[in-house]
Amino acid sequence: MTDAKMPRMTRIQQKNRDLIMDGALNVFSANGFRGATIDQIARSAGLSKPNVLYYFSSKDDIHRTLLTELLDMWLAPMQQIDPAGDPMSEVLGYVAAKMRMSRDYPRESRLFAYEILQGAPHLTQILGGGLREIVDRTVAVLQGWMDDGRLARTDPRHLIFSIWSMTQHYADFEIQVRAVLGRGRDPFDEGQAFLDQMYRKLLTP
Amino acid sequence: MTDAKMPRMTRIQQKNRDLIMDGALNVFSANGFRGATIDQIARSAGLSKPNVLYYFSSKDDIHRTLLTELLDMWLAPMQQIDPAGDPMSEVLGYVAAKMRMSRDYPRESRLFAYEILQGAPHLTQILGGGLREIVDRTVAVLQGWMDDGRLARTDPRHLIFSIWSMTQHYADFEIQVRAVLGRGRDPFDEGQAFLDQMYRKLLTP
DNA sequence: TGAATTATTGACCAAACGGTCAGGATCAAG
DNA sequence: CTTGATCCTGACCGTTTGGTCAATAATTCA
Repeated sequence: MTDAKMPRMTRIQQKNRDLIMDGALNVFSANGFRGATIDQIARSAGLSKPNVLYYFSSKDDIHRTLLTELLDMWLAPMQQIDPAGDPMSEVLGYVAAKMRMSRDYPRESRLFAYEILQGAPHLTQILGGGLREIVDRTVAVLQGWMDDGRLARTDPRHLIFSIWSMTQHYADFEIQVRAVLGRGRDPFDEGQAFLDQMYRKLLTP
Repeated sequence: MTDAKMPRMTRIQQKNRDLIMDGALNVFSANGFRGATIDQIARSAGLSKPNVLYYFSSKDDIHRTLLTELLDMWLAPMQQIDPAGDPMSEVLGYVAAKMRMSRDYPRESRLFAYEILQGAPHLTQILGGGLREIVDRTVAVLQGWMDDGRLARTDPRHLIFSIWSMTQHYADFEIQVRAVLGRGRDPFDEGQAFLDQMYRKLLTP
């Protein structure tokens, strides 16, 4: 149950694949796909370039594998919204979770930002398929809460867009945020407080 | 007053520089700096590569010139907030203006998005200098309105971040937005309505 | 231990790319 | 028309980059 493919992957494979994924995350999230080189990834992973290509068949392969491996983790917070919970707590909890992800996993946020900006050449199936279903399920929950009068009415899909854009903004555009705020301030703490106030006002029936 | 440098720029120079800037905007906004090639820019402009390099000394030069030429236009809406106007109308007008920019100038939005994601290597001076002053001026206006009880209290800087992130989200991540919404819907119209409602609730004293 | 499998690397290749340059075409002005 | 300045291009160069490969090292397991 923990790992069905254990016999198919040696310890060395496991370790080096992990190293490569981490190095690739460093480089891709900092430079985008075209701006990243296999050499940089190899260096960041502490391996040689041919050795990296021993584990992955191409730069494209590394990128695609990285995206698919991280996608579930990236979408997890939305799936943890509990239809049986208190509406306001659930939404604010989701916002807080996304904000924590921006603070703790900015590399992942930028990785996906680059990919979507680019036109999502490696995510088209997921965009049109899985993602939409996940969103639709959450939309149904939100709509139910609004129909029951437990949340103020608003467009659930655009509500989700607003949460995505504002929370990820603090990771993707962190440089700009810090430049505007100046030193000695914590963008994430302040942003969290702002978003809490904002969504409370918007969603209180 | 209209153009002090007219004798310094022939008609051919004027026309070709414009063509190159437009081609560069196409290519940079679609692929980012590293993903763009001078050949692509030349093709998009309808010129040969050496001819492009006759007008600009390097790819970097093209990029830097493009950014500086567009920056003023990009920041203009914020500077048009009228301190003497009605607070709510001014803020909602700014939001609507930013939303119109996302719809009408998505290339510019993506160009800046790439640049900030990258760490703003060509905009560091502007980020630390001009931008901060412009924001500070707007913050002072907003703060004054809040102090006068004409707007509900909230952090003005994070309010600005929220406007930037949500409006630009519809341009930068348009593919994702359309994938989630499905066909036959207008993301910009709907987004505009959502933001109007949201900021009205947030800012009504 | 020894054979077989797995892991690693230096050297190399072809394509793509940023940029140069000598020379020719075009244009403006007298 | 002539002349000088501006404009344009094919051919070329050095570097970077994605990817290959033959040879070697390390590991596994009977």
